Amino acid sequence: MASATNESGPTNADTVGLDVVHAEATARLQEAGQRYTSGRRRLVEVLAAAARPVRLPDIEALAPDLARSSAYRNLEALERCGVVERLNAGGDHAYFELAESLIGHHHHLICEDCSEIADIELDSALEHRLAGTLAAIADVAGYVPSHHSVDLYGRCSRCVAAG
Amino acid sequence: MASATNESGPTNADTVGLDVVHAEATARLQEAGQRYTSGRRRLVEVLAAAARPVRLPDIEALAPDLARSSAYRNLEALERCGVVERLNAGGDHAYFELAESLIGHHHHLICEDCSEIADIELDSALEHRLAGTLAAIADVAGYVPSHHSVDLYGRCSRCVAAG
DNA sequence: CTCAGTGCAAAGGATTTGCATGCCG
DNA sequence: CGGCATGCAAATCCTTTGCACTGAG
Repeated sequence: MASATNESGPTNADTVGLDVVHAEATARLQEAGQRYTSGRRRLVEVLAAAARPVRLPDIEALAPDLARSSAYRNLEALERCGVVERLNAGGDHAYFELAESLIGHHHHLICEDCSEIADIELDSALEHRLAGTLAAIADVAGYVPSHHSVDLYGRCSRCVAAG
Repeated sequence: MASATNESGPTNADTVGLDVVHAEATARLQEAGQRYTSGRRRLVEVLAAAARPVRLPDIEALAPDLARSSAYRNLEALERCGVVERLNAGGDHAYFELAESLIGHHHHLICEDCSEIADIELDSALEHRLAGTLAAIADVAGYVPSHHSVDLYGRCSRCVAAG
C-alpha cells in the first residue's frame, strides 16, 4: 500500500511539528547536495501554515519577498527531495503542499467554483480495501504502482450560497 | 452519488455503440442550439476509437485535417454539452475522453513516465462504499458533491522495461 | 439571409530558463 | 575559492481569442 515506505509516518496533517518538517527538509536536501536556504525554509513554513494545498499566487500573497522564479525553482527542488508534492486540480495554477510522508496520507475535496481545496481522510478500513484493490489492478495491468489519489469534486457552501 | 443521473447508464467503455454516441451528441448539441458538424463528429470518433483519454497532439496525429483551434473549441463545446470530459493528469497537455454518461463510470491508471492513461474500474461493492463515504464527507464539509475521481499512478511495463 | 462553425494568425498566461551576481561552506 | 542559490528578464508552449470567411438551413 501507499504507506509502505512510511511505516511510522503520521496519519493526519497535524501530527508532525514544524521542527520535524524542517529537520526532514534539511536532511533530504543535504542528501541531494542542496542547501536548506531561508527562501526554501520560508516556502515550507507557508505550506505548513496553510494546512491545505496552495497555488503560487497564494504563496506570493503570504510571502511577497519570494521571487516568483525562485519559488517555482525551490518548489521543484523540494518536490524532487520528497518534501513537497504538486497537485493538478485542473485550474490555471498548480497546487503545492507538504508531502504525504510528512503530513500523512490523505485525499482532496475540491470546489468546482472557487477551486479551493481541503484535505480529507477516508476511514482506514476503506482506505485499506481501496489500496488492496488498486494494487491488484496495477498488477494485472503490469504496472509498478507508486501512489493513488481520490478527489471529491463539488461546490463549497460559500459558493452554493452565492448562487 | 455519482451515478444518480446515470441509473441506466453503461458500465464499461464498450457498452455503448458509436451510433448511440453520435445520437446522443446530436441531441445534446441541438438542445444547446449547436450543430453536430463533421469536425465534431470526427472528434467524437477519434475519442471513441482511442478508448482511453487522449491529448491534443494525439488527436492531431489521428486526424491531421482538424485545425488545432477548432479542435479546442469543439472539445469545449462538447464538454459543455456533456459529451466529452477533460482530465487533468498533470502533464503539459490536458486529456479528453467521452463523458462517463456515455462510456460509464470509471477511473484512471496513469504512467508517471510516459503519461499514458488507461481506464480502470473498481468492483461495484467498493465503488458503492467509496461513493457512500464520500457523500458523507461532503455533507459534513457542507459541500454539494458532483463527482469523484480515483487515479492510480505507477510505471507501465514498457517504461519499467526501458529502465 | 442569418448565424453557427472554421482556420489562420496573434494574444494570453502559467511555468521555465539564461545569465550575471550573491552567498554559504 | 567553488558551486549552489537568487532575481530579473526573456523565452516556452499550451490554450484561448479576434476576425474574416464559409456553409447549412
